Amino acid sequence: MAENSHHHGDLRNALIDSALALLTEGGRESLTLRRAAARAGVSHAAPAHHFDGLEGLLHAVAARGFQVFSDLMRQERAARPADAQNQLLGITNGYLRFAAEHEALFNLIFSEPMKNSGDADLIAASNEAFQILSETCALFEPDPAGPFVNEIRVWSTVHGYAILRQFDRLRATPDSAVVPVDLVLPRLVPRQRD
Amino acid sequence: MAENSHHHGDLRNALIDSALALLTEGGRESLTLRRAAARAGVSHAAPAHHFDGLEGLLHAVAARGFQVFSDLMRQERAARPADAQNQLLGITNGYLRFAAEHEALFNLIFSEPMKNSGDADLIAASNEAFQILSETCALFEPDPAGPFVNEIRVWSTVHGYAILRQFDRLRATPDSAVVPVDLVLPRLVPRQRD
DNA sequence: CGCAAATCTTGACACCGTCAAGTTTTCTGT
DNA sequence: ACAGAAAACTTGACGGTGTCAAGATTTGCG
Repeated sequence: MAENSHHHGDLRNALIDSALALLTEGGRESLTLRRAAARAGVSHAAPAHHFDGLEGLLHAVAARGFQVFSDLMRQERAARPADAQNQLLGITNGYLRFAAEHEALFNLIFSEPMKNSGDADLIAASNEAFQILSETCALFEPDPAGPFVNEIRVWSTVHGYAILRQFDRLRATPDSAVVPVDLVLPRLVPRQRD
Repeated sequence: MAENSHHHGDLRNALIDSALALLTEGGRESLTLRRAAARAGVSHAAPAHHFDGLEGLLHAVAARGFQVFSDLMRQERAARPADAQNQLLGITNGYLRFAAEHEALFNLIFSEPMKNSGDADLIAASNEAFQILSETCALFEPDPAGPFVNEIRVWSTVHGYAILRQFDRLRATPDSAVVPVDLVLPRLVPRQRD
């Protein structure tokens, strides 16, 4: 039995949980190796045995973040009718909910240190999220210019929209209404069912 | 004459220059108050008299960044024919050149600490850049859904495109070609000249 | 010319990530 | 079952960071 100081049990996941809590409460700048360790009830050097420094912890948190991201998109998609237009709207709604309700996490997973990470878990989680959007785009006729164009058009648009919303740039004047996503998304043609 | 240690002359701008150089050379994480001070040949506490801490310096650097941003968009726009389609392509090209050639600066101006900054210079520089895109969108017929919709569609798309490119997500497979912006941008109808 | 304000320096503090070395627990092989 | 290796965690130290307080120097103004 692990009664005393050594051998926590599942410290790795406990540290990720602590890090996620810190991120949610105080944003990226308040997420610190030492703070995550302290919150997990462990010494400041303990995380080094489970992550490759701070960056390693951030990668693990980001991988977890992508899972939340995927879950939200799937959840919103499942809650709508099966036609292409509604399914796509579900995906974008999940995308935007994640950006709004997990802002710090959203900013983290698309931040500088996540590029070319090499972290296998992070890459897998990232690919999974991207595939969800991709398979939903497959409900539409492929763009004449190529098979991958629909994905990129939708994805670019909704991602840019999320960022612009963070900067409150989605209205003409401070008192006007926010332009809804529906009006911004490209209009794709649903695939013919024969 | 300022021969000796006190009174640099124009330390504020010198610090911004140093900060920009550090940012270009080593990314955001290598931009430090103390390093910027050292590069400007000044003590570590000197910046406090010109900026409100590190965040204040970042705001000033971001304001400078938005000016470079605006210059690039205007430059690319001026180098093209006067028709709406080409002018817009110039803008987006300037946008994407800035994202590629000043990557760290691009990431900085759209990063967390820049939201609701309250810094007057930063807000002004930001508005200026946004107006350049806006006035170019005015060459097209306004979207039936509202006067501001074109701007947001173009802007969301090109911004998302820039981010996706940073993560190398603009191709279906590692060996396939990058999907060009032209195919991704919404197709607007040029305004009728009577 | 004198003095207040602005500018910069020096020094200190707490916090940070990381490394080295030591201690405790678990695992493994026989 | 038990010794020794490996893994997990602690303690302590180091240099670097942002920030504050206090002092020194320069500028500018009345």
